[in-house]
Amino acid sequence: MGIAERKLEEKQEMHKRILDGARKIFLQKGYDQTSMRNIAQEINYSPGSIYFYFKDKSEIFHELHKEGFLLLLNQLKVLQKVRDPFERLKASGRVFIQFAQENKDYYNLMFIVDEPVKNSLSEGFQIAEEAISYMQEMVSECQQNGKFTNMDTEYFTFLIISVVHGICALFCKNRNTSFIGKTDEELMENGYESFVALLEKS
Amino acid sequence: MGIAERKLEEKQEMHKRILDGARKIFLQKGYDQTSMRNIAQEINYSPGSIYFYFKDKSEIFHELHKEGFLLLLNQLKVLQKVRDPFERLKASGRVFIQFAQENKDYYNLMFIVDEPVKNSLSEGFQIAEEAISYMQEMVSECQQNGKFTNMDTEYFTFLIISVVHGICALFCKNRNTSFIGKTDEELMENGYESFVALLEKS
DNA sequence: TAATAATATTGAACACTGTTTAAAAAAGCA
DNA sequence: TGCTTTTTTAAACAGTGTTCAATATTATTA
Repeated sequence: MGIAERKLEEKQEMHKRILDGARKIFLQKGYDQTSMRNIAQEINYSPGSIYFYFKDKSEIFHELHKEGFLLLLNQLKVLQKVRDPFERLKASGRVFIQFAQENKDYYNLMFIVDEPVKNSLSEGFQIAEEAISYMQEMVSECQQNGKFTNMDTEYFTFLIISVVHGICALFCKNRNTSFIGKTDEELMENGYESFVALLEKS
Repeated sequence: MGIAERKLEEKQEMHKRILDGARKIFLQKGYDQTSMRNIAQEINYSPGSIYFYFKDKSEIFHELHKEGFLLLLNQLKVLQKVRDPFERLKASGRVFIQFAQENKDYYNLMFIVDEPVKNSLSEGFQIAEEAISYMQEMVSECQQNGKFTNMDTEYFTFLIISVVHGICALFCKNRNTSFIGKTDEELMENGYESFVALLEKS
């Protein structure tokens, strides 16, 4: 069955080739400014043929969306070795912010662009839910260690996510230019440390 | 000169009529799904004629963008009577969140959609900058009253804006469905109160 | 090897988009 | 009334996502 195998490989190669071209354009121009004809041109292909490998434009987007989540989760994974849950929690925020800084376009694709993410059953959302439970578990552990007692676990988790996302979302939309004299990175990192200071006093 | 006057009025009326139609579609479908032909059809007009009153689609968007800011600032204005800066600060966040809840589409247009807001000199940004200085002033007052001493004013202001925006942005993108058993409103309000609790302990 | 069947690719077509523009209509003025 | 300015329109242009019949390529079978 050598040929069937090769066929499959060729199909996967084409799949990857399209995805590579799409990634380049998507991360360069964003969702709307990326067209099927653009992608096709990038890899010297015909626009119609892409539909042989992907249902539609949104399916390509989804694969990149998922790619971004895997990248982020991979970077968070190294924090598993941090024993103290509060230290791990604080570090998670820093890693998250760093991810947004280094992967602005992915971050946009993952958390801000909403074109085709409407179906809540998509894989991206599943991963997102897992991430949230992970966060909630971490907060819960902190509470068992005597931190954030008198706080509702769920609401407090939501707050932490909001803080970090808020910091990153403003950055990704270039909305922090109004703070003059400070770079985006300074704002984000020190803004987050202000929050950490609040947590530490709690 | 009665006719010139009437002419001007007629022009303003047409301007308003287009804007009304555009508002309906924009807030219904968002930026990308709104087309000039859609707007024209809504008010029984020809697509091309819109360009007699607006430079392009983005200019229509900008007027609505500004509209949203004026609406928000109007709601914040009632808090001027609150003397204590810390109380005013806390209430501002609540008003902001409430605005996002009640005007989800405006919020999207104002803070999330980024199509034509690229030029930082737009009126929307000017208003945004004013809002930020206003916030910073409030934080500064709090510090003079002995709150948030040992915090950098600018970074701390950035944090507060991030918190509130983060809460609202997640809501506007329907990203909080992952917290089951709690309504969006509960999450937002109680999440914010968790933050207030942190502030109060500081 | 030749004929047939399955797979992969293409370019044209469809209905849509924002925007421009020449022509036509309407209104104001002499 | 004729003339000019303002307003409106439909058609056109170049772009979009997507579909599809025709074609080319490859694999299987006789």
